[in-house]
Amino acid sequence: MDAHYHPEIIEPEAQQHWEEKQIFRAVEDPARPKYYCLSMFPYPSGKLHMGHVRNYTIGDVLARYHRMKGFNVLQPMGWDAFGLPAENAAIANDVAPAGWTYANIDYMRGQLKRLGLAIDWSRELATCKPDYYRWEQWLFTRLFEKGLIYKKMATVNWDPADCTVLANEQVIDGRGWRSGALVEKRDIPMYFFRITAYAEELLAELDHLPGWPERVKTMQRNWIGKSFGVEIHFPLLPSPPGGGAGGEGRQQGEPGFEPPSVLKVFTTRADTLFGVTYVAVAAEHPLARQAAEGNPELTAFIDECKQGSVAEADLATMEKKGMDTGLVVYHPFTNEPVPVWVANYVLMGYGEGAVMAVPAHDERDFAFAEKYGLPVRAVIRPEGEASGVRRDADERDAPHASPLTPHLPYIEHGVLFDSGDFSGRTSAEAIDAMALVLKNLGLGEKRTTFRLRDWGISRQRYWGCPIPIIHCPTCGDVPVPDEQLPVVLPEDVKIDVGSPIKKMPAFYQCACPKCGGPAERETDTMDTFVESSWYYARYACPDNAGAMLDERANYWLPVDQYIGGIEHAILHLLYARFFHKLMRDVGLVTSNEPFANLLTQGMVIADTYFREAGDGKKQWINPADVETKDGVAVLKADGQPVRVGGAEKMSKSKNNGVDPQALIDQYGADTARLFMMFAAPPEQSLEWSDAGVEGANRFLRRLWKAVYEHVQAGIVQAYAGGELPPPARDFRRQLHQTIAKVSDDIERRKQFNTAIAAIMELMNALTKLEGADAATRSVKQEALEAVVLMLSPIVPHICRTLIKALKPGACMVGSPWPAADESALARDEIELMLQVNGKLRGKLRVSADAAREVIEAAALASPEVQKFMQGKPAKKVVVVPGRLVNVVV
RNA sequence: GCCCGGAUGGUGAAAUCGGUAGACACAAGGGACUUAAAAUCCCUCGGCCUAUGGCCAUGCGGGUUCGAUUCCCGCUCCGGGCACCA
Repeated sequence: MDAHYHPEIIEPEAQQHWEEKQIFRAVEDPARPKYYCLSMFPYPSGKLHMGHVRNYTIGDVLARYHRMKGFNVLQPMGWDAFGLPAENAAIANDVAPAGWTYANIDYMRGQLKRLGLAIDWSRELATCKPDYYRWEQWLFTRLFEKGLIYKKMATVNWDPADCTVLANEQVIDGRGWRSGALVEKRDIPMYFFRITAYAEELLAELDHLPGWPERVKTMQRNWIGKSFGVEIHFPLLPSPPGGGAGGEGRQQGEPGFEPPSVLKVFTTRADTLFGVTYVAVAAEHPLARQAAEGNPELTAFIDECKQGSVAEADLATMEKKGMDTGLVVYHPFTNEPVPVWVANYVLMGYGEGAVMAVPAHDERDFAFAEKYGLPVRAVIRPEGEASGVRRDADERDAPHASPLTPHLPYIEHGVLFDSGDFSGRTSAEAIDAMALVLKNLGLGEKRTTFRLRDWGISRQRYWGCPIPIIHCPTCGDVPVPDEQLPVVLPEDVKIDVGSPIKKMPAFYQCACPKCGGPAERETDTMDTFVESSWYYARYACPDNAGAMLDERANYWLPVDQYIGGIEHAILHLLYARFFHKLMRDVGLVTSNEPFANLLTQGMVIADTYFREAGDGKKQWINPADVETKDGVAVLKADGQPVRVGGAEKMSKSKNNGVDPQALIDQYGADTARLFMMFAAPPEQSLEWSDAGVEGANRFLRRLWKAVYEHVQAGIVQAYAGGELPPPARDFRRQLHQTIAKVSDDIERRKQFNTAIAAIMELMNALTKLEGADAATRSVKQEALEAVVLMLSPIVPHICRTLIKALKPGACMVGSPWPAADESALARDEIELMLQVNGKLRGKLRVSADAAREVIEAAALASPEVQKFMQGKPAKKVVVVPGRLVNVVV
């Protein structure tokens, strides 16, 4: 054994050994419990960043720990290889997206191997390879035939200068990122996955995922957004005298030409129906179009509504604008006319594209009514409040919000007033009663709705999985037959504005599989979320050329531990859950959910820096190229200041990813892994700083030295029983407490930082433990063996060398996890905290089995307590066993 | 704007079920060793005061409790997501 720690020698040695002996190759074995440990696969952006190191180290620690616990472990790796950045890089560097992607994969694979991860590389996959995406196309055609995929119009961001569709990320302040042109909304046909058909199950199954973080389940529940409400129809014509619903009996025209006889809205607050003072429709609503005919002002307003991006955050934060259409609809109960407004905040894609507005009881409606001078009519008061208070003449039917109505808008549930026969009922009662009456009138009914929308997967981009559909002028949309799959994406292309396959007749010209006539292939590609929705299953059988999945998938699935960034809490994780159910329902898997346990790692964030180019565009500068001089951030290259954009998650688009390579080159993979795990608990977000790396490296050197010195003095049998000198006995108690704590920290709490801290404490105690007698040395041997094994999932390379030195012939990856010896944990005496009125005043040593009365008496008699009682009698004495005594005076 | 998180010394953090606030580290300061440097080892290290003691202190303001970093209510700031970044 070398006297000094040389990671540059032992790390490549260990990695070469693991690779040559195929140590981490996973083989199905029904005789052993399996543990499928999966970290979210990376997008091959070019280089690893610290977020990857964190993600894959966490996964590796858990995989190696479970291997030591006797599980048959699978830890695979692959590449989420399709996506937008490859096209951007292709334009910037004049290369093909495929070549750029494969080069990045090669480089990043090398970086991952350099981290020493216990991965079964034989299962590696890349989503941009035809042997992967052909099965995605295969499943697509099945789902298309089952009606779970359909085509409809959808709104996208349109750059009128470049004539391209833009991703939300490519819209900056309402303008296209390249052209700078004002972005417009445009409707185009797209394919949709009918995820709403699974909304109920996706919601209900969240209650059966105890291994998922509560916050992720909450986010998904809110995203699915099941709500119970009422669909209400506002007749377009007043109901005739004597009752009956307006519009009934009128002839329905062809949809799209004749306006409907009622305006439908959906509301969760039907109880506020008597407070409606206007209804608002989306700019694309047929009523709005009808009103705009011959009304240039309204036409101009509707056109204005078309500007801007489709991103919900933009829609929600933009200024609320509206215009009166001049049309009215009639209140289903009072038959009063209600004005119809067009409003930019109402979206055609949600519900019916129309909302009833109750300014008195809704924040947004209230702001809108104030802005445009619309009436505010209060109809709900807090429960338990005297009705007279809200029924003052001043406040009832207040034409506007005013100092007289300071409580408005009142958005809580309550009791109705000024609501006809419904007055006096609670909100909940009124909703049921109103729904019943509306149903009898034929003007509405109770409805359950979901916020979740169907998943549009068409992308007008090149670098993605081709949608396997052929458009035939006579047969319509025909799925590509199995024997013609895969539809291969041509890789040797040149990229400029727009997708090259849309200009490639050799790609899109084809024969209709049904009638044989000339037809055209779909040139849109799929959303890259589709690939990442089922890769976890394909890892079970990546080599199967004849089927998407086979029985091996049911051996490994569900994933026992999934690890990835919290930023994926909703979209990716929901789509993957949905896909699992799709695959179940076509008979590919037997489980209901893909991921039994989920660990959402906090993001590694870093400062962003930029300079503005002449045209106002931001050029993002990597933090590695920036230094601080006299408190000012400057570019190292030219010493000139750069602008600070705040800390954000490491990403390619903000160029703030910190490459771990320099760290690994300088200190080795073990130091990088140890530091990353020690810096913070995994779920917490972490602002990157390498302050402290030195400390992690110092600990490994100390560990090496401790083992070296012990081995130099001669290795012995680890302690196996017998008398111990008191210091060795106390130390051994700490050792077994530490084993219990570290096991719990890794397995249950997944708090690697405290596990490492406990081992550091133990090592500090070991250094201080004196005595060269045989008994003490056997305890030291026991402790060093345990420490090295406990650290081996975190820092495997150094531990592999150290365990060989401590136990010649030992194999690290084959060694079992150390077990805590219960008998070593026993204590004779314990220390209790003494409090007077909740303040710490002293400490008390008592025997471990002391009775409550004995403890109480000892506490009251202690000088510290006496001093603070100042002769007053004790009102109460609280004894918390094993912890403290609190005397209340 | 809506949904979900977070905030503790100079810094990263710990306190696991309401019971010793600051474990373990980093940085800093002091010392030992050395011709010197590096490395290593030892000590100090939340603030204040009338200092062997005491008071204050876990983003801010309230509340519950014998006792609150932890629970409740109301804020502020920071991060993530918002359906075409992945």
